[in-house]
Amino acid sequence: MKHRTQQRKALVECLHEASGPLSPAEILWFSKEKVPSLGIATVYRNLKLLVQEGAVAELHIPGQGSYYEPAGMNHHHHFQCRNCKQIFCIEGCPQGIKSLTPEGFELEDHEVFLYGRCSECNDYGPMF
Amino acid sequence: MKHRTQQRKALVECLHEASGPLSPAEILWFSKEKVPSLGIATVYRNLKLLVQEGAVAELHIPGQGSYYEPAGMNHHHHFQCRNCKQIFCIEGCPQGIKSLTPEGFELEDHEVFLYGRCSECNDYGPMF
DNA sequence: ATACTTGCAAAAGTTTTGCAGGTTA
DNA sequence: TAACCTGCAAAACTTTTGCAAGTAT
Repeated sequence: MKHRTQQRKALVECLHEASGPLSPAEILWFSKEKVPSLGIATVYRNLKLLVQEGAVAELHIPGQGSYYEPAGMNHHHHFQCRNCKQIFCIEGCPQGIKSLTPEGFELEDHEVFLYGRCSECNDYGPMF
Repeated sequence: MKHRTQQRKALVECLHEASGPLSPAEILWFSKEKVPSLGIATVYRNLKLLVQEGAVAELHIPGQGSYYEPAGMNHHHHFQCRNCKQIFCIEGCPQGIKSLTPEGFELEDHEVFLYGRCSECNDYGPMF
């Protein structure tokens, strides 16, 4: 049987408190506030475990490795600001994805990723 | 001024001959047939350079790092078979992507990635 | 007490960099 | 010749693993 360790609880809390998906390094950083002894290996081990259990969803940010968010959110996609690099969850889903699937292929899943500028960075212009 | 080295030419040829996007390791493997002395560092350096120049497009395969394909292809997306792991280019683009963009955000670009089973793997069932 | 977990350090995998020597224009 | 490139080996990262010690049930 699985144990409810402080480390595991801290990771899950962090993901729930975050405003968007987090990288393993970010998760370590934030979780250390709750469990200062936490090591990166434990972060990776628990993320893998939580993803297998279905408690956490893994998200692949193009060019930046894996990010994680709590599972069970409504189906959604992501937007990354090219200026501040922040990742936002966006509602909805484009139409006609199924019809892109080639003849004889079977569609199981999809990911959509948008890039651009968030409203803050639009307001204030480039920071560099 | 940039030099037209055999190594650089070999990389570009490989990408054009390939049936889909290639990883750096695959590019090394295929390019070595043309320039046996080729090293992986040169592959990475040239890919970066070619992407900057706009001659090659970088593609982020979720969970598998960067892949590369010749630039200048029509706008398209990709489908990966979960059984044989092969990546296919697919035509077309879902509608309504622009309307997903949140208020005040500016959309510059997007990637769509489909997962499922290709027709070959559908025909013959799982290989394991 | 037992099974499960952790942190550390080492290992493995991937991408980048420094440099002496080689190539292109 | 001058500018640019290459291959090698070392360095920098990221992710995984082995293990002795610690924690949850």
